[in-house]
Amino acid sequence: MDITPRQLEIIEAAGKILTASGVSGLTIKNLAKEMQFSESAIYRHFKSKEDIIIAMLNYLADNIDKRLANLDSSLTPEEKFKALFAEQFRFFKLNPHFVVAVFSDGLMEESQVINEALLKLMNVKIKHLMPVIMEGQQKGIFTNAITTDELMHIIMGTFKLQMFKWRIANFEFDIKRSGDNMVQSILTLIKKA
Amino acid sequence: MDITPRQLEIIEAAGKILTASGVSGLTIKNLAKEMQFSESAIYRHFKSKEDIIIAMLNYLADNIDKRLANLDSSLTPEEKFKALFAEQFRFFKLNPHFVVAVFSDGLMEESQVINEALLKLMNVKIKHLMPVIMEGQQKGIFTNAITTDELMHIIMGTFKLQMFKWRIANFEFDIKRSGDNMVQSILTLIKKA
DNA sequence: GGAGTAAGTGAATATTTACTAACATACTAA
DNA sequence: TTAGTATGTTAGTAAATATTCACTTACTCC
Repeated sequence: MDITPRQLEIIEAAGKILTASGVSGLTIKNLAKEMQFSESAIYRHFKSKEDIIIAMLNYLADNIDKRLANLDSSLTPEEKFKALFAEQFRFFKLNPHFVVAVFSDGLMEESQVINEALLKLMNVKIKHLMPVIMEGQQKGIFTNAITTDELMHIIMGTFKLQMFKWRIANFEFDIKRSGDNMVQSILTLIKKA
Repeated sequence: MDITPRQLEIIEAAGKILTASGVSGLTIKNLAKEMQFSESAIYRHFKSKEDIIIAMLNYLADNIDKRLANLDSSLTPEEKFKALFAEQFRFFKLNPHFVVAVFSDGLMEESQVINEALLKLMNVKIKHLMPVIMEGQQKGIFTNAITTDELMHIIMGTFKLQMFKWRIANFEFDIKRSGDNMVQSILTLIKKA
């Protein structure tokens, strides 16, 4: 499960290519060019193209998991909610070349194993967000008019669309600002009157 | 811009393949097999693969536009909101093989022209939903705590995610029921207390 | 100094891709 | 009847694909 520095370089190159030219552009040839090496050199570090994608998704899942794990637990649900998304937007602003991999679903159906890795990635986020929402509802800060699952769905959908829009705008607007704005809108909506 | 019956058959076959095997499965060979004729016969009806995808997206855009255009204008915003989504869910329940094409973004970045067709399709939906939301806000039925654009974003994101979930569940749950549920959740959230 | 290894190369592989050319047949209109 | 058009076929094409091969370097460790 551990990753060598060279493997990480390749993963980042793959992310860049995905962003620049989409799924169809992610070929071994392009990857080798980006790495400034021959195509066969890739196979010194990964045994297949699928392996590269899987490694990328797993790396991202680990990464997100770690980053979201150290949220100050003394915060209020509303503050946690904000902090959680702020952390997400901060990461992707720093590493926009991973947005396509995570949010575009473009990798879906490339292979069964990739599908599973993608779903796992999705679940990591749910794992962290869910308890925040529940706590907020229990404390009567967030609305109880709809269920936790329904709230989760609305929040996740809104977030996913936000990242999608950023990507098709070629990352040209400030995701931190419009992300914070989005978070504020949602909070306004789900907070108890 | 008009489409022959045979072209429509091909478009539907393409939708089926997209659903069954994803973007990478949509090849001329598979398309010909699905149509039960030779690969070259495809080129009697479309001049390129890209043309097929574009035709499919345009057909869908036209279709949605027409279906949403005859909404009874005497309805209340809330009723219109419900009717609009009900119509969408009804259509896709009848034609699930178009879900992948419309909601998965998998076609994104295949080509510039396809990108534009996809965005056009997205805008058709916005065109119809936007005035409903605005009317509801003006009449004080929907909340004015956040802007129309912010509301639109949340609704679109939630809807998109709903369709995405349906697809990765292999269309095995009742989209009408869970869609109605989703609409109800959103309405609860955006209605003025 | 020699053995082992990590990381590179260039050439070749079989397969798949979108697309084309040449030819066949049936229906339709003059 | 005959010319044209629509729609199909078989048999190709060149380019791109992921992967493998035998081989070279360069570095480390005993």
